[in-house]
Amino acid sequence: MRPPERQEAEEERQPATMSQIARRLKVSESTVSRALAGSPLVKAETREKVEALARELGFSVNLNAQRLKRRRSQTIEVVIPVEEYGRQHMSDPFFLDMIGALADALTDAGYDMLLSKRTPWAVDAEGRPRPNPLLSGRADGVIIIGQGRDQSQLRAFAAQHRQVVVWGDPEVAGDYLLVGVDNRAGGRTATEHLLSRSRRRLAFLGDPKEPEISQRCEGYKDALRAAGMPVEADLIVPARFDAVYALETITAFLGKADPIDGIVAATDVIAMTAITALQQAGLSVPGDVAVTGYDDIHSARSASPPLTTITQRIAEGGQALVATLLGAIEGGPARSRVIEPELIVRVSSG
Amino acid sequence: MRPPERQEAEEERQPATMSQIARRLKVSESTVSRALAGSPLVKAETREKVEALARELGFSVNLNAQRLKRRRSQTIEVVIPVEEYGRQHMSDPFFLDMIGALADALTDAGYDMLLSKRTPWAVDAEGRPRPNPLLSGRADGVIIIGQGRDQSQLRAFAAQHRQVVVWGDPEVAGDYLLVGVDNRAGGRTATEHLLSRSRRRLAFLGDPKEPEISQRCEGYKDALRAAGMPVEADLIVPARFDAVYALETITAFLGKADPIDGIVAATDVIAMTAITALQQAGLSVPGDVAVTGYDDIHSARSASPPLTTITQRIAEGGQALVATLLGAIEGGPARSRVIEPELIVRVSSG
DNA sequence: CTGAAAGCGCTTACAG
DNA sequence: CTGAAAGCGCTTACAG
Repeated sequence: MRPPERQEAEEERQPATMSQIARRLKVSESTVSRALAGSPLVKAETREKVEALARELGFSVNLNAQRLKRRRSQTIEVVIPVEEYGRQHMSDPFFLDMIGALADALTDAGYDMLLSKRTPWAVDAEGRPRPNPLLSGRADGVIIIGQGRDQSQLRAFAAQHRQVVVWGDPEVAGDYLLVGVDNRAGGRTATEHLLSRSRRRLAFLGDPKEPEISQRCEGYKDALRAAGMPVEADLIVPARFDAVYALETITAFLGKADPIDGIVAATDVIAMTAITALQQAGLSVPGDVAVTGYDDIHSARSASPPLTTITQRIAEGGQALVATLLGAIEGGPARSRVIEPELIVRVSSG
Repeated sequence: MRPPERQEAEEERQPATMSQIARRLKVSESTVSRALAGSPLVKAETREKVEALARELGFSVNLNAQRLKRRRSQTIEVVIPVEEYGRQHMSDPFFLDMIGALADALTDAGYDMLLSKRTPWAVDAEGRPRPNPLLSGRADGVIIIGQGRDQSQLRAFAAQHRQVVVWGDPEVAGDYLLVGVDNRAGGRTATEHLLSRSRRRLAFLGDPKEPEISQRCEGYKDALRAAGMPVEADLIVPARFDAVYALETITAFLGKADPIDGIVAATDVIAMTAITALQQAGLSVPGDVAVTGYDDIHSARSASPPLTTITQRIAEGGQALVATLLGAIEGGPARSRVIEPELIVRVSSG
């Protein structure tokens, strides 16, 4: 048998606790707790002694105890339900921009960010639901990116909990807090822009099964109708989010369809993929075909050619999601928020 | 004054607890706890009664209490220290691919994933350190993506804690667990590939201040020297990670330098940006200039032209990071792991 | 300004 | 197979 000292050294080192600090300083745990929390109740001299020893011992407050007692996790769960998105494998840079914006906003507000690819109502392999993030104290609120194809579960979940905010389309929304852009207006704006550049035969690339894409597609149809032009079903191509798959679809479409001179793409990634397909087919952008994207992801401006797009103001959207959610958590009158889409004209549209 | 019922309805609804279930079923809390944990100790009939009532009440176990008691958070903190990366604003899709891979691996292993842009040793606005994720029970382990320019703090932190794994370069690594590719070999492979395609004047694009990039650049030099060719300092261009900034740098370089016929880019994003700059300058890829990237991000294969690149096997890397970390947490003999880089030949290199 | 006490909601060794 | 008891590490109303 080894000597106990050796054994202890091999064990997990136990972190220091408030009670240890209290004992060594001959004060109560209450005082240590108050001192470390910066309570004005404790004498400056006492606080300094406590802080000094805490630093010396490398003390970190036990967050699980603190959260249990305070009934607050100071954590927000951000859900990117990729299963819902036609298995796009989360590859769209839109998500990265959104994650970055949310991380910044949450950090500034003093919250930790939990990232999940599963919805709170998802069941695990054995068909059991995961612990509800809100009821289990895992998170104080949930941000869900995207409404998904089937909204019934989202609606049911949001009906149970006030601390839920969704990024999605205002028109499609149910009775839950939502931040998002008017996708129909954005789709219409993009289409009108191409029409104003004298493009006459416009395809829409994007899968209308997704609610947000569907709205963008409605905007495309609105603009065509307003211009007195026909809406041709053949020109609506259900390209997937994922560039690798979209490329096949678009290439096939270009081979089959009568020549087009404009493309309204449902996302920037689809737009860039379409440009690749066009160039491979020997067509120039914007010479032969003008292209608009949607999202204004970070790389849109350094694309080749730089992409005309509808900005979703992702940074602003992330801030609004956090502000709305924190409002709901504080119990205040949290309000949904519609962000206006805006056309950013670059080179790809001529 | 309102009647108390109304008041209660306005209050936050308190989640059900094990003690409530126990009381209603006239069993002990211990039994409820065991039943819900699926302990073989409890009689099937009892377990079913408990499970039924738990379901009826919408019971979710209080994770803060559970974690406090078990001294396990079942959570891993993933750190993407963007401040370190020359302020690249986390815009490189490499991060999204890595985040996705880590999320999958952690979910499969039953862990939650906390995402942070701040290192564990970062201080807040007031200069106070955040609670240490490991000592505070916030996380059972930390995964840090990238070694950063200044490794001293990383080394100090890792020296204090076994439950830390870093994604980075094996050559540069200190005494900590690491998963990463041999960047020098990768840089050399890419360069040799262009030389084998009869390219003779090759530029390297990427900022060697970053340790991983520096190694890729060493590989570039190795290959040139091995081919008996000169290493020209002017052909090493410290392009930033961020495409928007990189574009300026690269365009300026193309305007100044003697003609080149090949580019070894330090990342896929830099490669795609270089292609944009080349095309804007009226040069064709790969006709006039052959280009290789690095990372094999998701969009490399649908780029225009599809990008020849060095794959980092990001999905495999994410799994290895998680496997290594969980090994360290279990206390087993966790081992660092080197992933072999591999050349993926597509169109951009001719 | 400080302390004693209660309690947040679990888990688990111990006893039966 | 079940229960009583202790305790994880905090916070905070209450009393002084």
